[in-house]
Amino acid sequence: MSIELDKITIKTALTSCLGRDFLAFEGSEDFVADLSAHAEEVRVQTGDYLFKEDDPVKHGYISISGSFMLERATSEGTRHIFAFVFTGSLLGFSEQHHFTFSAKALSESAAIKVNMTFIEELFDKYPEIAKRVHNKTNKILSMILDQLFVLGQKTAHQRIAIFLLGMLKQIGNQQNTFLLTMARRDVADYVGMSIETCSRGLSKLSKQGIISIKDNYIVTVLDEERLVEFASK
Amino acid sequence: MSIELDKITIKTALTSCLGRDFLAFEGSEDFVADLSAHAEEVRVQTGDYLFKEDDPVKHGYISISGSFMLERATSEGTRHIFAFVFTGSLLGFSEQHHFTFSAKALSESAAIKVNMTFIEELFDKYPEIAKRVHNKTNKILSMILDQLFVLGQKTAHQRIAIFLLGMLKQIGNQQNTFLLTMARRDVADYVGMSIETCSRGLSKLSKQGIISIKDNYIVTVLDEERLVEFASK
DNA sequence: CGAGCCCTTGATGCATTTCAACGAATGTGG
DNA sequence: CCACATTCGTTGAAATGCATCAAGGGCTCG
Repeated sequence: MSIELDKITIKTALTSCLGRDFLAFEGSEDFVADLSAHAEEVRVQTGDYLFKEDDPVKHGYISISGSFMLERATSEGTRHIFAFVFTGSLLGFSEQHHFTFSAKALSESAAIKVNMTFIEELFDKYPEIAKRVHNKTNKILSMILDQLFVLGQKTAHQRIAIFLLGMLKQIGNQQNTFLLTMARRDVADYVGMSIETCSRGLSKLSKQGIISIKDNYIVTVLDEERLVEFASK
Repeated sequence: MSIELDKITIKTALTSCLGRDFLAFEGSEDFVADLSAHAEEVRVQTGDYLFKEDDPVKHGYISISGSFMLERATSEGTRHIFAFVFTGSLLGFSEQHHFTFSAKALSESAAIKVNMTFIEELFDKYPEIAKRVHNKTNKILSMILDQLFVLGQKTAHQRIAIFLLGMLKQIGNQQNTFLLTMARRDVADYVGMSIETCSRGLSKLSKQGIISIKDNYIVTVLDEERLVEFASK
């Protein structure tokens, strides 16, 4: 059971979790050695689960490639999607006994898997790491607050526009085209509306020339300014 | 600048944040002395703010009495309420530069106020405390996820029922009557609907004999089972 | 007593869900 | 290689739910 810390995907993920200089604090070499010896890389096929709701939390995970969606089932058989996560997100690092949501792979994905009791040991041994993970947790909390805010907004079109702006932000400033890795149904369950309303919202944005959609999943934002405007009314 | 750790309100709040035995770990006496020397008790009148959105984060807060609501303004002049917090919640403990929401007192309230740089020092000096705060953060995260889930639900009645069940859970298993400290408008902004819809929802539950409301703010849950049912359809 | 605030209730119009139909893309078995 | 079934996205029409507008009652405070 070990991982290769030289892999670029793993380095990128850890940098995102622990900060750019996570290899440079005092004692970091020991930490790296410890981690690579005790962590394990798991691969998940499209549509399969990294873990499921109500599973006991035996491991923490760090996503290193592909993408996952975090979902919770409702009592009526529908579901809600909390988040789409990409590289470098922490999953299950809380001290809860059971997961309160599932992580489903949207594409062929991979994650690092670390035993929870070992994580505790790492935190005790390397307070610097505990601190950085704590920071990351706070960032995640802040992202979830933003999403909470979005869902509090009343109109559906607004929420779709904000969703698209979020995707844009995630890929960085350079590009304005991105691939939606998730199905319409997933987007709808994320922003809290029916598939049809979601589809209509996207169509409307298309017709107005604010975005263009190719092959159902390739979205180009043509007029970000108007999209922002659309998001706030 | 100091607080009296003997005060029952403060003890209760700290117990909620740091765990029942926070006075019993190794070095805890020093920690308690440090904290009480550097913390400050602040009182906030009903309707006043403990801190406001966009304020620089100079201090962290722990609520010790009364209740606060955490709100964020929207671009259209409306607002969204993230949470109602009672005793023992951490506020502003993240490493963000500015608050992304305001904390408004719903009743005469109080909080402990600690300088952020001093908090950092405390964390470095007492890893055990850092760990416990981290745990508490994870719990808060989990609560926010639950709220996210609620807002993802489509019907208004559902959300109101879930809100009431949340209030019930908060006061413990013993009672089935509680005082709503917040106005209808606040509840509405919390569950994401208009005041009128909120009012109608409560009326409907009343008429069906599932709850009863006295003097507008005193709610008694008469039939929890049917309330749960109501919440899931 | 009157002013102001909050909650409730009714009426109306709009937004969204639901039901239904269709085309495109994909996969299956003959 | 071709019917056929299946899945997914889109669009239309109808029904429903919610926001908005408007009015009235209860309460508090001056």
